[in-house]
Amino acid sequence: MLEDGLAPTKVTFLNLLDACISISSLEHGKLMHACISGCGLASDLALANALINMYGKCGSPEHARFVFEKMLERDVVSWTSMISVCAQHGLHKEAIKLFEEMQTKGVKPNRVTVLSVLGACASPAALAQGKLFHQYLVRNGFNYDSAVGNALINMYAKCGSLEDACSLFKKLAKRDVVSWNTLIAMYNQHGHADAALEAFRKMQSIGVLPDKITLLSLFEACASLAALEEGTSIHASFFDKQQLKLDSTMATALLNMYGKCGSLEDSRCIFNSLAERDVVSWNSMIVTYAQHGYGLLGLQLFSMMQDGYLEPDNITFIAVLSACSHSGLVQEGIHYFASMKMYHKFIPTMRHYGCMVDLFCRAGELGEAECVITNMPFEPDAAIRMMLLSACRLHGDVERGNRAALNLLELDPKNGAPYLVMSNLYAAAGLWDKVAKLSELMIAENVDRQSGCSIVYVKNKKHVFVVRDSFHPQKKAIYAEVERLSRLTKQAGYVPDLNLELHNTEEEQKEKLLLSHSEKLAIAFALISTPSKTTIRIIKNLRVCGDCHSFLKVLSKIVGREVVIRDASRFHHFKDGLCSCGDYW
DNA sequence: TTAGGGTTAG
Repeated sequence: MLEDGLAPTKVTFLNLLDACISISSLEHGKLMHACISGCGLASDLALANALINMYGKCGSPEHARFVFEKMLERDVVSWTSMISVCAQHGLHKEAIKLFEEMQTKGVKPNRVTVLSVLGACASPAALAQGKLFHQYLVRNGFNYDSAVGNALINMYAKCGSLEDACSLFKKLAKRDVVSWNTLIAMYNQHGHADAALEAFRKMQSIGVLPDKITLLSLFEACASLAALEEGTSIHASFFDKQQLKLDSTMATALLNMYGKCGSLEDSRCIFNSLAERDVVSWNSMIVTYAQHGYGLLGLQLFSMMQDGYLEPDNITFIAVLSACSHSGLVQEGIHYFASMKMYHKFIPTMRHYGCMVDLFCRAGELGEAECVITNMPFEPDAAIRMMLLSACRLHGDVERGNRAALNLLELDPKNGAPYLVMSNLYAAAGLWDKVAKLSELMIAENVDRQSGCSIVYVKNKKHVFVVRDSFHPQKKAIYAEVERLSRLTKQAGYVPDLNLELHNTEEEQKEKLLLSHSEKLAIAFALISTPSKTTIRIIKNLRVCGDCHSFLKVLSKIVGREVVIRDASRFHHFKDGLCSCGDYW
């Protein structure tokens, strides 16, 4: 256009700024800004507003502010755009300040303005401001607007005030699909995936049709519950029959759902069917391979992604490093961590260091793991310290374990997990007096204990088992099946690992306790309740126990079933006497 | 030209 001697107009620049936003390129945006000034169009109100918006969306609130400050005249769109930029970057105090300032300058806010302010207040730190703003909205009659009502619910949800969000939802005069989506997303974000699915059923029962965003949230809920049947059924009913288009975002949610529900095949099938893959879909597929123990396939995918000239982002490296750590690829992990810094110029985040700690912990290189923790440029969080402590337990390192546990208790004295792991570590080392002391301390400190449980779905109904479970209506048949399986597996070579039963009791008693672990009760129940040859899927809230792991390997062979366990950190596929983790976890 | 709900992570 320039070569042809045609001068760009205001409309040309508006379109070009849009293009900068869609490729999220701050550099191109700055270039456009320079051209606009060069053409003498810098004082145009619409262009200045569009520049503020572009800078906000391209990640530079400072440049947006600069343009805003330089403006000779500002309309309601200018103020709203600047407030919206603050909202996008978590600057809630600035957003409120701008909102007050615009009114002193005599500019009247409209519904878009108040929606932007509500967006800025949607974070836990902004709850107090949000509540005050809510009062302003009521005083000025904005709360009758249905979008404002929904944004208010979202604000309370994001601030962690679920009660306020729910009570507002109940009071809404008209609940549209966005209201329901806000509620469902809130349940997901706060770990209540069951409630999210329940809300969806209610929404359907009163005839509100789901849209694309509803479905994305539902797949997320099914993923976190590992509810394969429900997820598959939602997939089938909304995509095959109603022909909703499967774009990259939706496909990613689906491939993630199948992966988290233990079906690697379905996950890969969705990935293969994608016409266009973005970095998020590649990341998800690599993570799925990592979690299922196929680290090398994950790395292969990473190299294919680069062959296609797609730039990895920082999450790609988390995926790649976790592929290494789950498969014992220590040298590869060290290599990718270095190349990420050197060639890709990424500054590692706490999560990247977390992956490195995990890599060394799983490999039993506890000294290296501790070294990463000591030398990283962050104060290690509880999750990283817990990785080290769990690894000390796994490798019987009492001294280092003591250190890690003390650090953890400093961070959160009420957390029961470090006490339990230490207690197991002492028990495995035969230090029964220390086990007893710890137990007294736990009672005195009144710590929160998280007990282990295993979940299995039969005909879409959830069955939860705990160790020595006595609640299940079919408990008699389940314990009889466990006894039968114990005899069969022992004949086939399973040797109970009495070192993993951490009570100071007689051997025979220990074996009995081992047999009542929640994993074994869940598998026994699944075997007597499902058709032969079908795959059994179990979800465990903690990591799978070593004895249950060797039991399940033998069992998968003698009963001719594939058993998939999702534990707190990965998947185990048991088939024909082997596990996909190759006994490395 | 500004706007309410959503996908990947140790």
